[in-house]
Amino acid sequence: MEKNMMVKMEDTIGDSSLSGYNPFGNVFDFCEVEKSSSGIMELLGVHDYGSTLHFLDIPQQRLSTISVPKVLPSFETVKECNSELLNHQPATPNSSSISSASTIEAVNDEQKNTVDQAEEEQENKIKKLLKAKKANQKRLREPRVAFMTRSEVDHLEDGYRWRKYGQKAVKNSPFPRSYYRCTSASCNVKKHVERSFTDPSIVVTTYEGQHTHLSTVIPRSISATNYLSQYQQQHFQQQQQQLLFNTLSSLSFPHNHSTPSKIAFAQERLVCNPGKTAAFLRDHGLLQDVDASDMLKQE
DNA sequence: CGATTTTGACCTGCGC
DNA sequence: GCGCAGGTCAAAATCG
Repeated sequence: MEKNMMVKMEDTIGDSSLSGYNPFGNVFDFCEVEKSSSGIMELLGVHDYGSTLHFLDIPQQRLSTISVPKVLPSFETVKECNSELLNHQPATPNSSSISSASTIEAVNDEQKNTVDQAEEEQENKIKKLLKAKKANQKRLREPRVAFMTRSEVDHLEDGYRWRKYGQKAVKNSPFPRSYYRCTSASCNVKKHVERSFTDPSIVVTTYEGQHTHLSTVIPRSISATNYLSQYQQQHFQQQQQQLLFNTLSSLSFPHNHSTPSKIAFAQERLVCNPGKTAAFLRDHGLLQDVDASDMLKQE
């Protein structure tokens, strides 16, 4: 797929990669989603997240979301196997082998040995069953979404707090991969971050799971762009304008605005009020909350 | 002193 | 079964 071409999400069913802008005008350097553990190839794998697509908003260096229609049924739950294991009863020691013991002690010893043996056998049986169960029950894995972002900073701000829990060397790469877990209790979202070995200026961030809470970090304001890399600063204004332009082209307008007039409106807005449009974007935060009619009201 | 990072050991899945 | 690579754990170290 040609880089930087305009891409609509719904046009990419079956693709495993995506480059360009989504319908909301956010830049994807690259996006890749694995098959879900159910084996169903999904539209960008995002339906595991309910009806939300997560993406990295490069101009603001944070993770954002947009809503997408839910088109697939929910996943099958893993079949509970080995009911035998669940209904397992301890072995009974009073077997028929005890018949003519000479002393009570001897009987007790024999009983003890039999019990030990039976328990050991049961233990082995349970171990085998557990192993079989584990083998049958393929580990359910959340679908993953990967982003490639040109950045000098390895760990990109995305609105959540993360705790590093591991680091591994990556085969054929001089750069290690770092593993992070969301610090929020009961939230099992993970991500790993590594630098591309083909282009060290690119950071690959892979997210896995769905946050069970709201963002805990206050998003960086636009005035704090000095935090961003030089590359991003250079392209910030351009991206911001593209962002607004595409947003206006995609979102709902009042009925008295036809498609050509939407674009004309956006262009006029960008040319005449660049500062105001920046303020609008800043104030509205996530794009999913943006409604073009709000902009019109602000006129 | 609690939170976070580091790092070696261990676990797991997969291909041969 | 074995080896390899990715992923996770957990104790120790470091940081604020």
